[in-house]
Amino acid sequence: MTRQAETRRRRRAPLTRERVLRAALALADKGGIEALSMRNVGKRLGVEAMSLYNHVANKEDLVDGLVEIVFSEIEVAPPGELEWRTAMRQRAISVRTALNRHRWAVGLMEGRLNPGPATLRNHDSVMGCLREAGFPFRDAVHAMSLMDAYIYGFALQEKHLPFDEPDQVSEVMEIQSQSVPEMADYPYLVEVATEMAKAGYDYATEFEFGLDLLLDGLERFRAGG
Amino acid sequence: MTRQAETRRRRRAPLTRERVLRAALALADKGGIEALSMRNVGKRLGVEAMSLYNHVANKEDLVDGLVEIVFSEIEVAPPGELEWRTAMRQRAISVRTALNRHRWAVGLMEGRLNPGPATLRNHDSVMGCLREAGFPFRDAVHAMSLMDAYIYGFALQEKHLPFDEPDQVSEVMEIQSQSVPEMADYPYLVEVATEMAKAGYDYATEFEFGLDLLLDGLERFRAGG
DNA sequence: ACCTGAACACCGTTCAAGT
DNA sequence: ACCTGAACACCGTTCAAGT
Repeated sequence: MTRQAETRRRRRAPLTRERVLRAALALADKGGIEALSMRNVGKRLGVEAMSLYNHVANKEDLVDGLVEIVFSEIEVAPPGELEWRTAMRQRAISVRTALNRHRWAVGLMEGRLNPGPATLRNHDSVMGCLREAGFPFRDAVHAMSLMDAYIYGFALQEKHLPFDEPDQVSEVMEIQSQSVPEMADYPYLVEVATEMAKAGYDYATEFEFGLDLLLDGLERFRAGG
Repeated sequence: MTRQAETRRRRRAPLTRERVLRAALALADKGGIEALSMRNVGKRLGVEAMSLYNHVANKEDLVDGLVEIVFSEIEVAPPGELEWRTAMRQRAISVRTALNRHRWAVGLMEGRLNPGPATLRNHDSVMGCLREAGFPFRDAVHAMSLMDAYIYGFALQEKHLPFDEPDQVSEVMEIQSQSVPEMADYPYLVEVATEMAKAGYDYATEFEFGLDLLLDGLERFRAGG
């Protein structure tokens, strides 16, 4: 290919699946899932929405591609390098981190009908880690199901709860209280609101509390420890 | 009011918030969240979509109302009646049951900006149960966060996983395998697929395994037990 | 007081027509 | 081979007009 040809191409890089996915990812990260429309992705690429269908089967396929990118960002320790507990702990934290970077993905990671290689590799290596650590098959399935339920469920709470920073808690609590005039009917929620406003709320700590409780509980099911 | 007036009214019952919510609930239960449009709700009531706005502020408000109904279906034991563990276990199972009845609600239960009384009462009584059972404040918060993360995360998996009945596992696995020609690269997933096809997969058992592990773990944080 | 027709600014997707 | 204009069947929501 001549340099001229390269230059011409770069003036307006040709559409590819890769470029479509990158534009869609940026859009979703910035504006959330409701900003992710075919028309908006097109706009971001200087192209009409219909052009995208040359590189992506439909919107479902586009989201599949995005989820695959998120899975590719999750770190999984190479087999045998770490103790199962450390490896699972690191992976769980890595999933949470990735889902904080891509909040739109919460609720979309599981049950994709067309999982890509990063998705499959991730699941395979979790299962492999547990099996190699001595979990009997059924218990390894239990462990994986339990950890993923917790991780994704926690991410769901974190996505929805209205404050990002610990010190925003008190404002939010006040607004909520105003919209609920009968707050006195819920004494334990009042306690939560006032205590939270005082001491704040740290998601990372909260997440790791539950995570460690799970890992402690799972250890008992491991054979040959 | 005369009997005539009553009859006239019943010929085409007047729109109320209640009737709008009931129609919306039936629609969502039947066709999922994507069937739940203002226009479809209107259609079901023999009315134009715009009429709904006389009884519901907007779609957000409508969904708030639906979530409130789901919370009202969740059973919570009266305070002091049961041991904390039994009460929390029953409530968790009741949440899962309600979310199976209303799959569209998974992912929408948490973080509503306008929680209704059933929602608040539910949260208050969970917190109350834990506090009265002797959990220190911070640990009660941990416990509630942990349990809800697990419950909602499990419901998310259950919603997305493609089979309802244990004996549908093998078909689904086969289809999945066909769409992934390099399945041999994922030996542990192959194990899962073949074992599942043989022995099936029961969600209720799976859910209760994790639930009991959580409750066991939490017991340690309770004072005065 | 409640319902509606028309309108606005959006969706995903198809398809024939252009280059 | 790739891009697009026009079109179709949808969205949520507003508002003036009807009863």
